[in-house]
Amino acid sequence: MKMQNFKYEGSGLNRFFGPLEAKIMEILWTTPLEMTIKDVQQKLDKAKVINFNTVMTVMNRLVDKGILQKKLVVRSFMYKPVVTRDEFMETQSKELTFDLIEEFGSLAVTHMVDALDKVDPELLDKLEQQIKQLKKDR
Amino acid sequence: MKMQNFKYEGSGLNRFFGPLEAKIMEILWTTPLEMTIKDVQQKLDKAKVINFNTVMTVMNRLVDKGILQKKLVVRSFMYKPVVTRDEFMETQSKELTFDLIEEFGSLAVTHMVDALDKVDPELLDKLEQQIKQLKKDR
DNA sequence: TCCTTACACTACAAATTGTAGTTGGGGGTA
DNA sequence: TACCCCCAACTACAATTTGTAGTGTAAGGA
Repeated sequence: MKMQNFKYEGSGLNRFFGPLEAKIMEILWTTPLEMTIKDVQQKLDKAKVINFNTVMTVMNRLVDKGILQKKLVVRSFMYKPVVTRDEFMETQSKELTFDLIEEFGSLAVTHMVDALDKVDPELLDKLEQQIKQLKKDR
Repeated sequence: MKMQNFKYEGSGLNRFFGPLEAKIMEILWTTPLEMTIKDVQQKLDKAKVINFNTVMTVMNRLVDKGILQKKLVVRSFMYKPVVTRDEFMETQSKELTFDLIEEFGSLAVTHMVDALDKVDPELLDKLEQQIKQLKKDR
């Protein structure tokens, strides 16, 4: 269930998935229960109904990619994400952070402080604490 | 000349470009002069010669994307990157760092220290300095 | 005038993603 | 029992991206 890309465009799940895939994952991750294709289909934009087969195809591709799992229950399949949304975000942020540092090293560090300051200055303190913590632990 | 994706796979320019594109950019960026298609073609793997038209198509697509510029000189076009490799890396690292922080916030911060420690511990000091610097400036 | 050279145009394949039609099996209902 | 409906599987097609390469064409030199 290795992601391929981190997209520059979009936000949230759209960074990792296609638009329809993202909507589907959003639904699966904000519903505590396993869901059938029909369940998901009905939760998608009521304005523009999406064909049942379309939803099925996309969901089964997500299964193929190891992102969803399906289980036969009585007459229909129940789908649910293999990992929780938190686990997913955790994995992605870890992966990307490492890749970023590996790829850009000091260049990334240079922008890091700037980015933190602009997006959420409190994170600067958090980062500072973590550095101190690490140094103490050694 | 907006990049689309940052790929999890590969390294260096392969994170941003297809394999042939990456090789071509590598050549263009490590040669101080403007080059013709033929120049580039001859610098690509001598083992497996790549068709002139193939190189031309890919290079012209890079022009369309705003990554290369071409200029008619006498009878043939000269190609060169629109920005230097350093500028490119600078832009990408900035963009990605911001996106990472925007998207993951404190989650990214948590992994940051870990990543720096594993990849290049000296960057930890650098980061610490930069935080101090910023705080002083305000 | 003819040929070489280099560019333009066109096309195709594989992969990804969105879209949807057709088929078929299995179970419930008349 | 006969039939129908639901849902899953299979198939297909379009657009996009990237790699690949053939054909057409124009311009300059021999």
